[in-house]
Amino acid sequence: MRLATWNVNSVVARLPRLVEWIAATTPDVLCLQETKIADAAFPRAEIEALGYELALNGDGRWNGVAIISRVGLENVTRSFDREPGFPGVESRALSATCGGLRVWSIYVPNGRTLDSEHYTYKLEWLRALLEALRVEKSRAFPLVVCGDFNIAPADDDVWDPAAFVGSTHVSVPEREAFASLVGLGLDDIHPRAMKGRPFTYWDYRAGMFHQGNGMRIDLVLMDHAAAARITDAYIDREARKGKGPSDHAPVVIDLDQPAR
DNA sequence: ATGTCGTGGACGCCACGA
Repeated sequence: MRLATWNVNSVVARLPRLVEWIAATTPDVLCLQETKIADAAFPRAEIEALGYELALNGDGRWNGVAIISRVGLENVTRSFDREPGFPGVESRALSATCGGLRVWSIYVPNGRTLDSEHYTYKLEWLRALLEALRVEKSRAFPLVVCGDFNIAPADDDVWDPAAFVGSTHVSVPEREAFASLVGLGLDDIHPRAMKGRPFTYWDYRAGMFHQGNGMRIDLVLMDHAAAARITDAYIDREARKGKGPSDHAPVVIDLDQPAR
């Protein structure tokens, strides 16, 4: 079974590359973030033509998450219990049962700056997520949480820790919130890099990708039992290259678990 | 690092978010 997650930074802008990537990579389940489109406008037909079912949680210009699956898509849940909003609940979380796994696609608030109300919102959102996942962890299917966490869990997850002093994504409260998620009994899967360091995001500006100045913020958390069945995990940096890429690369996880 | 993208308004650039 092949599972993947990708912040596409607009599903419309990325559609040609997304379709090409799905056809070439053939994930069984793919979590998407920053689709930036209302559900009614989502390019469903292009994805269905590749043999996938879709679950969507998008409300327009910002945010937006999706799960596409060719191994079943059941018990779809948008948002989660007591999800905070800004001020209203945004399109940042979606879960479904696919091929015997309980799969979440999440887009954690960015936080902007440490003194921003968006940072407070980010921490509150992560606290609520922890409680929702605590419940979800106790259910029947192995849990997999995929998405853009907007957190670099360790200093190794940014190209230069000194450049991040005083920034979001690396602060102690954010890292503690992430550690609490792992503390539920999940593994932070570390995919291999195809080249260079195992980053998943490189800013469009200033030639950051070319210089290797990236971050590992697109993460996969997985039940120990499921993680034990991983045969390969990699970051597809090829998808960050060329014309019209997202600023994030997909993370791909292969499991020997048969879809059921 | 602040160098680029994405969106949508009412455009033909700007504001905003990342």
